[in-house]
Amino acid sequence: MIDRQQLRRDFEGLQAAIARRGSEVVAAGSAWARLAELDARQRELKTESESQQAERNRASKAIGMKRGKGEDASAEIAAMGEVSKRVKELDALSKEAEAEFAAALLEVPNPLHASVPDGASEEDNVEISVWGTPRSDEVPAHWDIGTDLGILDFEAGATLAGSRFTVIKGAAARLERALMQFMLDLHADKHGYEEVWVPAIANSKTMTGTGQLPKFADDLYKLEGEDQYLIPTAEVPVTNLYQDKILDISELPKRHCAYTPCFRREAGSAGRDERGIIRQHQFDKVELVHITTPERALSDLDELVSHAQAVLEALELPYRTVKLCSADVGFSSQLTFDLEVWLPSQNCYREISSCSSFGQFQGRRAGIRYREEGGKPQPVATLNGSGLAIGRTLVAILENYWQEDGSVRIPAVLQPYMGGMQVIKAS
RNA sequence: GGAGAGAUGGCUGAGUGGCCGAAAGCGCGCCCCUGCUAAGGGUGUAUAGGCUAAAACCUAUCGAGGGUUCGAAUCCCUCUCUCUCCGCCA
Repeated sequence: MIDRQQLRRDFEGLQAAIARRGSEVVAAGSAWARLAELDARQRELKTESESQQAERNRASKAIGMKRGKGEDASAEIAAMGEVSKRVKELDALSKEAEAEFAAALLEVPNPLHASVPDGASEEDNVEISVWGTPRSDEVPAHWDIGTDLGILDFEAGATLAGSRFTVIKGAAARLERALMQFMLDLHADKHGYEEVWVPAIANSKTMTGTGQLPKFADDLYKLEGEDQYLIPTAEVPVTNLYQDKILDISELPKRHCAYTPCFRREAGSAGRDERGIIRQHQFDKVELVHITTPERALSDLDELVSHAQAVLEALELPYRTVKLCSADVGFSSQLTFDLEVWLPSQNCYREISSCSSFGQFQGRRAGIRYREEGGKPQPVATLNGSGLAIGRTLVAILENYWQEDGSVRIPAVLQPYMGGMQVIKAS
């Protein structure tokens, strides 16, 4: 969420940064367009309400003192009835205005960082670097490789749950587990992250803290009759570990890695990636989360990206790094780099990690603050990135390590996690 | 699921209707004294908002939301969470 003081100080500047996402974001009637007026109205009502409350407090105190001395205060008490009534009315109005403003504020996206390139769609994302050499021979799609090897069972997934669910079997199931362990070990042991294990369910406050709510409720699975949702990413519970906390600056930066399952309704993506396991309602992911200071946000983002890249490099999977353009940066993010892995069957790079800096946007929403020596608390900066999405990593391995005889080699770094297995062959 | 207890500032913990934003202690900051190995004295120390050049000041916050009252940390209702016991359960 944006800074309320800044809203008053630099309305034009903020508007320009937000409008880069698309003119509809600041169009007439949008939350942004209503914000300044709601802010002014709220303060006006609040000021009026507060002056009445001050009046009431003064009079009450006087009554108390008279009573204390044993004097009669019935005249003052009678006069107070009217004031109290007004206080209640004004307070109700003020609270209503406050709620309206707060609701609008939550709908406004993060202003983009100046370095985000302009663009109209993901086509305009900018390639930053390329690593590895993509194989150029004909490779079957991972769903065929997996089916032939008997390690991916799409029918079983559909039977058990529905479309976009898959049963992973045998060596692939173990590979899923191996990837999880390998990634966590890498980040915890080599990159200095503290591993956490968190709930895969979060309440609405937590979902609001990182920006999934209120705008993107349609993308989430909600538990019936509960104020709870299945998490779409570990970002939600891990970042919110510190919600409403004031951290000492000496505790920053905090860096956590976490494995969680992720659940997404994929509303609006009907028809996209229907086949295979690239776009599932449930998938596994190892996530990296940084809680840091605003000054460090951008340099920390570079580090975070390098940590995600390290996974792909260790697995020897060709990939490229792109900087998302203004049209593609997510609601809560100010700046995002995607890592895209090479999928030979599709002859293109596909997203496997998304690393973002949120600036103080989430820190403000979630009430995560830090205090400098002698200073006032201020919102932390948050970052996160996939390190990596495990299902898609599995896809990348199946395709990039596929061999003419239909078997799939196991990347060297994973073999210890696979009980020494080197190749997945049809049984 | 049943029964009971509880939720107060960074922490511990007082406070059952009015000079209580809240005693005391701990911790921490600053100052002083002292100097012989760790102690004494003083003082300050919540968050948010409003108004300010800045203060002063004003308002709110004692788990959350409602209510009673001239006035609520304190009384009433609802909810959430924590703890203990019982039941059930991986």
